[in-house]
Amino acid sequence: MKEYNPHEIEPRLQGEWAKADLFHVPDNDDKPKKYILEMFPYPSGDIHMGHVRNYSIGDVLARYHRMRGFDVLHPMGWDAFGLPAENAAIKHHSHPAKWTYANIETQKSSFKRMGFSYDWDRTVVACDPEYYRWGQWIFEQFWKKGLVERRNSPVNWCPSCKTVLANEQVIEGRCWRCHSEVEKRDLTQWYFKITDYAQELLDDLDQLDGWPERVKQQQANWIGRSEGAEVDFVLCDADGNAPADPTDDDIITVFTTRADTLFGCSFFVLAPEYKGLDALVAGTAYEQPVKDLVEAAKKVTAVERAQGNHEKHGAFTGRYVMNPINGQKVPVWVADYVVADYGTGAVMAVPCGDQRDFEFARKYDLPIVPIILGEDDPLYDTLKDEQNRVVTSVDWDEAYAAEGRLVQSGPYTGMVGGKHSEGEAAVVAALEEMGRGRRKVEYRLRDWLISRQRYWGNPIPAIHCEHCGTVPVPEEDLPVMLPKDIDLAAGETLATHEEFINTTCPVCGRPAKRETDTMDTFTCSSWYYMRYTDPHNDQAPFDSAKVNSWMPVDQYIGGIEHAILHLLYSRFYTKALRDLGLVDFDEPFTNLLCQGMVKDSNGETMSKSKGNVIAPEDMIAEYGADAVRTYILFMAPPDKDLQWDEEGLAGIYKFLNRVWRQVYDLVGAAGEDTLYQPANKGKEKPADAAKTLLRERHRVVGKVGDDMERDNFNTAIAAIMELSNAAGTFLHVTSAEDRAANPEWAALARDAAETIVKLLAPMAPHWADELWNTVLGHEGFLYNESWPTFDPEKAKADEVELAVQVNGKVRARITVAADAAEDDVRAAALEAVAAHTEGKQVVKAIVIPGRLVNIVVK
RNA sequence: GGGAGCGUGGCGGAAUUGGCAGACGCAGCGGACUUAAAAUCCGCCAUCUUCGGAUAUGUGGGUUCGAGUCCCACCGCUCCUACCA
Repeated sequence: MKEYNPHEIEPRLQGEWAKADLFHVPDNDDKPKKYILEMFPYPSGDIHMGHVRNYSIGDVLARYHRMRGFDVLHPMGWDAFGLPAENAAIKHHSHPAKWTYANIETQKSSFKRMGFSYDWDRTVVACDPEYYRWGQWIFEQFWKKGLVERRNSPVNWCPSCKTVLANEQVIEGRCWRCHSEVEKRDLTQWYFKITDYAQELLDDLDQLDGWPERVKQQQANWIGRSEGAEVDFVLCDADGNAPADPTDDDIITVFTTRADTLFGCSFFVLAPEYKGLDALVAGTAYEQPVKDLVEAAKKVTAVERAQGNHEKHGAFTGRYVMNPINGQKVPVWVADYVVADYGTGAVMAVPCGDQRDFEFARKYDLPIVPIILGEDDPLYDTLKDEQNRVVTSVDWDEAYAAEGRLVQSGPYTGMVGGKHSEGEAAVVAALEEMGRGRRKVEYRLRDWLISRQRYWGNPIPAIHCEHCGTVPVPEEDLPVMLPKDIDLAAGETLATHEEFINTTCPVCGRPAKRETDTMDTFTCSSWYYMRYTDPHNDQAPFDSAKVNSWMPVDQYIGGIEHAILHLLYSRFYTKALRDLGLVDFDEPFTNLLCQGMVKDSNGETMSKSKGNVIAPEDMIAEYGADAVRTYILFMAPPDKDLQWDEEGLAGIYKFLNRVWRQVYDLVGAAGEDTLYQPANKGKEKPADAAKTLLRERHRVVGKVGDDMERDNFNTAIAAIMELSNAAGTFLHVTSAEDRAANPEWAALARDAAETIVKLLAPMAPHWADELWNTVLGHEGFLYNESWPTFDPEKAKADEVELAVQVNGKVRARITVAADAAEDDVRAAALEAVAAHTEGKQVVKAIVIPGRLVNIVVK
């Protein structure tokens, strides 16, 4: 018998697979397709355990579906643009490309060492001009379609990364990458109008049955659809006189979901960044205090705001507006708790019903008019029929935000108030009638800010011409190449690179300047999965027929950290490309699996600073890639966090070893090395063990198939262990001679061996191929073999043990034929528990076939 | 503040539509083999027990013949998100 030696067989088989070009994927033909995709990695060094888990899951699915008879597309590439490469280049006085490509080579060899079945001919590297050329081309198609805008507005600026960030990249006020506090700046930047797709991105979440609920929920929350109304307030003087025929300049509009509370509006608040604020206070005594407030507000960081209990600050503008619903004059304040880029940047303040307004009113001694009350409120009886404003202060500690009855609210008094309430509908209808309001849907989703002030990214293909404005680079001139001669360590950037900047205008031919911003790296990852279907196309990003035949991705696997960012952007790209007529599907990823993290044995995240990182290469060196793959799938369900336990890994290594030897025994090739001396003491009869093995062989094939379809790799492996245990028992109670002499047993044993090897092939492919060739005597690789079939009839036991319960407590066990009639089972059960039912009345006996009988007595 | 999820032996976890809780594995304990150890093989392994049983899936209720699973309340933990009007 040959010893199991992963260190010898794994590299050898990897070589054989490569030589045979085993994982080459031609364009798919008439066979059904499966597109199995793992999120491509950022080449930041060698791979870590998180990668091993992610890609082991994908590889098992790819190999399984391949054996199941699908044409499987299983590609790999690199998300190769990004800031870490620039930082490394600065540190080492080198070029980002050097660091990036070196890391790609390292990771690629690690992937090969893991035995992953990628078609390396389809590799997509985001920083290759052959790829980013088409990223620029898509940008220009979006531009033509009106999905690109360049505008000046307040943006998030990361002082450490020295670039702007998209909204999605600011987490609790900090940069998603370096965790520095983000600042607000007014800058002219490039945007993708993802908000044009807000409603569809929300609606189509319903189609994504194969996505985790929490991911869909997070996206829905991020899109943040809110139904309400816009209400126009007209500027008026201190006596409450408003122009009879106000112009747009006289009107300030607010968005509200609670128009029902309009009678409780006792002041009005503008965001510090509100456009037109300067004009309102210019030349008045209020100008300086307002300016001071605006300056102070700029210093409040988003992180402080995120703490939640940040104290509100405001200043009176000296101006008033008229409440359209009751003609009352309301003072206009400016305050730092109103955000400029949601709604209109102005809010009507109703302190009795909104906690923020409440706190502000308390601080600045503004009226709190109770206009919505719970029926158990002490004020309710006094005010329930009061249409006029008679009470303008309350002794509450907080605002009343729940549903209630409207009071002091003119004709609406007595109506139910709340979100989407009767009162809200009535007030909006009245506003519409008077032309001072209209229904409005707001989204929290902002347009995607895609420009970055960094070198190592895809250049935005635009040219700024004094005469023609900002124009696209002609398609035939794409790609705009990143200049290679740049010294980042010396502080050079694209904006200082004269040779790059200076060009001619493609429209008028006069000297012009190139755009020096690059695109957000998330633009690269928004369509790479489409490029895999046609990676070498130099006429288009991809051929529509090819992309439509493989897409959408059947199973996408990656980290939950992309629940919003990458997955939302990819959905947007897909819809935009569809509307450009380039693809014919609506959603990119049919099924999504978010794998859990790999933690250390104490449940801590692995990190270099903690010094608790388990390096995949060390584990492979000790136990081999097959054991690492199988272990990482066995120890936890794929979507749960996994605590690394090296003893568990050693256990899987022993399991592979044990089954390795078992296969030799099952086919009668073990000879003197057999582990299974007959040991009949207290054992099953050989014939029973054979029967059990046959049943397990069929049951387990069915179970493993079901488990694979549901991503339950851990229970699939457990089931294979059960089959191996049944084979072990059979080997123990029979001798090699018995098995050789009995053709039925010999066939059973060989079938069991081949079945186990095939079932484990997706997890432990080198181990399986080696046994398949050398012990089982087959040519070729299991990647090309078909998955074992099973007979459900043979998976059934002919006798079953049932628990007999009396009033829900197990009192006896009976063994009956699997196909026994219900009446016979009931009779046998009653007899078995006669002692417990004596003297009592049997009310009924519930028979659950194959499970139990419950006898209810009084 | 808003949203989502999770609580099962010493540990990781299993229980597919409500049907024998603890599959499978790790650790531990005992045995075989060995001069010995490792490896390997076999067996035991929720808790208490007067050996009849009793108690057990975070806590307390409820629905049901039957609840880890469904409903309500509470406790604890994790993740996401946030002055979004």
